[in-house]
Amino acid sequence: MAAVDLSTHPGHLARRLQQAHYLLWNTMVSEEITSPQFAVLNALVAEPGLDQRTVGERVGLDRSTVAEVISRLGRRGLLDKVRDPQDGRRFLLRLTQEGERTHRKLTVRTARMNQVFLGPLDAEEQALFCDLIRRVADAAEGLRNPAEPLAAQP
Amino acid sequence: MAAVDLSTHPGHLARRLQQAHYLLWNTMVSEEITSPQFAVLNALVAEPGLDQRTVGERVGLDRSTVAEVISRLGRRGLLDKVRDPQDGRRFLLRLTQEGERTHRKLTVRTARMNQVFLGPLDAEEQALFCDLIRRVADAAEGLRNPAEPLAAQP
DNA sequence: CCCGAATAGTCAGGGCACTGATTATTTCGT
DNA sequence: ACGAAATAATCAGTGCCCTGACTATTCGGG
Repeated sequence: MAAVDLSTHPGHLARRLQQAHYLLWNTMVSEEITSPQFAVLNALVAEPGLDQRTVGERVGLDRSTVAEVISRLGRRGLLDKVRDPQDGRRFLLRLTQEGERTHRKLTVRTARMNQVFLGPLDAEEQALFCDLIRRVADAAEGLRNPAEPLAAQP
Repeated sequence: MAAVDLSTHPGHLARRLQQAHYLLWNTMVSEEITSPQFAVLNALVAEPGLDQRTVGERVGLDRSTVAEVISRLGRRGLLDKVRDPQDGRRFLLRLTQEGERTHRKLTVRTARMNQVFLGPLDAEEQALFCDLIRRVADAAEGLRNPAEPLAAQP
């Protein structure tokens, strides 16, 4: 008789929130392209020619996951992967025409979905919602890389 | 040049939030028992003898996922599974002594972790954080089962 | 110049999450 | 009472997510 109320646990809420989002994405945006895949496309629209590691950094995916996502996008013909002639360890990534077209299409649908998703909140609450989540996520991520005491710029 | 700012996309934020939570759970609570597994233990502390489907309903896991989670907990000896003599389709679930002990131990650690996780927010913001997420998640989940217009009780 | 440290990517393995198909059992309607 | 619909659970298949071990390439100091 010592059960806790999970609805006060942020982790549990985070999981439920993501499930809810997954559901909405699937019905309103795409059944083929997932939200993480869209994030990768978006990163490459902003900065064509990034390598895998940096893409992962931009969208918050670790090296293993980003490799899988990129391989799927490559199989679908949405991006190209070529060795960096300057540094043989890297692959440089670039969207294909089809990839850019897909990104444009999904951008519109994603905006609509976000409105529905955040529909239960008024404008002020929506801003707060994003701000609070961002602060919590950033702080927890900060615990990962203790950020060396002094000097950071090369 | 039509990239969007993902930091304003609730779905992206939800994913990052969950990753942050995963990280903290792993370091502060347990490397063996995951957060969804704890949720199942917790549901069975509150209501011993539930069947799989109902456990899934309580903690927000679909039938397939709950089956996997329960099988892992069973392998670890944290719960027992017996056929319902009243209804041969069901399995009734009950924690073992070890399962109850594990739940008690993790409950303490989870509370500590939640404090760290929500640390960046003041008390008022923490309440708001939970409230906003719950409202968004509940609303999106409501879209799933349109809740038939009239009559519900058998 | 050459060896060792750092870095980019891959791979194996475990876990969560969903869908759609299948099986076993119960329940309801005629 | 019997067959059809509903329900509980399983299974196959896909995708995300992490860790730890491994490979290949580059870079830096002696």
